[in-house]
Amino acid sequence: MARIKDVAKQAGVSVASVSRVLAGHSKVSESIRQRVLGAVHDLSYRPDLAARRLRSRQTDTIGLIVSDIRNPFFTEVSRAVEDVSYQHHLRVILCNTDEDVEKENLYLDLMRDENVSGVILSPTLTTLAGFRARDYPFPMVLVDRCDRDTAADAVILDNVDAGYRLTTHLIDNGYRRNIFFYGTTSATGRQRREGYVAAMAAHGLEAHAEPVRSTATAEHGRAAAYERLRRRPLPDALVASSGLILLGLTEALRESKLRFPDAVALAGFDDLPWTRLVEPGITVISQPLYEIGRAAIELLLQRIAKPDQAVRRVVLRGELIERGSTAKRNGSAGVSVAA
Amino acid sequence: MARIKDVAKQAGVSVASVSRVLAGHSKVSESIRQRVLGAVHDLSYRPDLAARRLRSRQTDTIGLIVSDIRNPFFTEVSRAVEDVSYQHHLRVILCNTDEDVEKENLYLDLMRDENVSGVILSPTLTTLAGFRARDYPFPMVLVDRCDRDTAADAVILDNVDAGYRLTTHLIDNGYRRNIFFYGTTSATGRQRREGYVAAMAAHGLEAHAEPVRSTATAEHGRAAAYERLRRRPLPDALVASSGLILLGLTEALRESKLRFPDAVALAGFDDLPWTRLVEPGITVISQPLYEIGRAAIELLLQRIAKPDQAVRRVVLRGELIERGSTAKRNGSAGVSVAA
DNA sequence: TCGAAAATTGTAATCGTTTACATATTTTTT
DNA sequence: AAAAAATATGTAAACGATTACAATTTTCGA
Repeated sequence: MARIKDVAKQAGVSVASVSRVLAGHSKVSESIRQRVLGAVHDLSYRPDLAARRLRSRQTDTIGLIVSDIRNPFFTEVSRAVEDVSYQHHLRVILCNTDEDVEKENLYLDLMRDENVSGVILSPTLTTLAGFRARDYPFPMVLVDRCDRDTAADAVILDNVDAGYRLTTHLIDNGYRRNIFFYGTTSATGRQRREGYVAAMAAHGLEAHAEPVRSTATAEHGRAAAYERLRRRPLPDALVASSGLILLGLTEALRESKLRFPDAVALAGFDDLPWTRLVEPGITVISQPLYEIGRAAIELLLQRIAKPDQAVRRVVLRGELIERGSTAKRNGSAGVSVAA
Repeated sequence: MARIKDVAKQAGVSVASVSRVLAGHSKVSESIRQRVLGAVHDLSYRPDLAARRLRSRQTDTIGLIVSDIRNPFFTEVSRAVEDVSYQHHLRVILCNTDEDVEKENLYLDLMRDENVSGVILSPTLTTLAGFRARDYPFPMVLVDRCDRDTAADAVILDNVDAGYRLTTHLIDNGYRRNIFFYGTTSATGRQRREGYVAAMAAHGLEAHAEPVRSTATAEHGRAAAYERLRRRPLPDALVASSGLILLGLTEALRESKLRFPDAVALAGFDDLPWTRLVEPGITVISQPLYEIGRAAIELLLQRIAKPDQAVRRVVLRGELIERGSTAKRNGSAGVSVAA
């Protein structure tokens, strides 16, 4: 393995010159540049990153900490993060927390130990409470989850608005007894529920929000919905606060032999491929997933460049995609379909 | 920030002793151990990873190089890899190649520069040709893609067998004019096609395999299928060589207003949640995705421990999950439904 | 043409660990 | 009880870059 001193010797210059040529930021005469580049090529020299990092205190590495990469939301976000990171010659360390605060803290400690350039975090509820990016020794951007008063750069959906619009759409189409299944492990579910509650109240309807313990798996959503669907009267509509819960609700309806929208309507979040394929299509709020990830990494890059600039927030608006699962009821509004 | 020398001073011992206590492998008297641990705690000392790596030449980092993390196959595999890595105190660097050999090479170079402990790679066709793990300066395990004569540890499905069984199932159920849509960008699609061709031949049927350029997106599968579905006579069944292509085929059928299995049957790979939900359910070969990822990282850990042991291969068997999309035809076998 | 300022290049210190080796201590063997 | 072996601890030399500073050369104004 060639070292910088070998390159220097081969090129007949000092190691400092080699370093300067490779760094590219300071002035070096063209003749030295050529000789160094030649030597680098001849010896197939590649700088040792560990040494470089020790001395320069820079790692060109970012951490991506999410609850579960299998959640389609994070899958897409992570892809965007990796894309932009690649373009900027940054490596991405992937971390799954499973909504476990301890695991999350271990990973945040790791980020400090790794001396990463920055972190993109989707925090647990516990960590989000009183969260201040300043408390950490590295730049950090939140994604998907963030409260109004959180002191950190963040990229989120306008969740309250989205919940409100989705619910209003249901009410407008004649569904009144709507049940909202929301994940309790993240701020997102709660905010969307808030919008749901507001929309129901605005129409003088009683809100029924069902907490779903884990957002990480569709199974909990399925179980909760299945339980509810055994009781009578049946609700008019089931609403999910996330793509995974929506999957669970869909499974529960299937399992209960209930067709939507005839027996019970269905709506939720995230325009995943299958929501279009399941007949007659499921109405959803579509989030610009890739955009969210891209905005997050770009916010992070800006924060890295200017550590002291004011906190910024990107709030994106979800798009309501109407499909058959919430088709307009032909009966008069307010009439329940239940036996 | 406390350094190891600060800890040494505080504990009244040498830096070597501090290092030894923290490393834990060599003998240290209990009294020194206690004092060091106390000092470490008092100063909240955390060792500098860059320095440690420079000196020890170990990074405790692995690289995961896949074509696209959004491909559900890799999503699940990566989750398993991350899980096991976490348990072994290893970090995971995530890399997407988009089947681009240049990008793949850049990432493989990066792995060398990072001096990673090992790499899990899902190689492009180009890289797989004549691939030898020995040619790389780090341990490496292949996943999903591997030829019979590839000189590398690998975890794969028995693709030929899976293609054969899936096709045989169709034939047994009365579908004879079966078209196989396979991804050309990976070895996997070709191997599954091989099984398909063999099964067709075994029943004296003519094989019709349609190459789909990119496996990374369902869109290509949709386009290819849509094109075919406009021609007459219609095929008896459409078969996809991957989960993403299957998604595309399903969309094409929907778009063409063709119901399965009545108009055209449908089958493919990967038991993804939606294959169960799309009525009347899609027949698939299920791969043990998480298991594949776990086997890969475990093979890698073993390879890291014993760099010179013989090449090993884990070949898993896919499970045929029969659903409505390939329901037995009631007419006599061989009769086409086409006009 | 000379001297000061600017630009280029080299020397050597430095980043914070691990670890080979030397030294001091304890234990075992005879 | 002395010699030998084993064990514990410390000292200092790596690891391989970057970069402050010194030294040298070039540029340029008067």
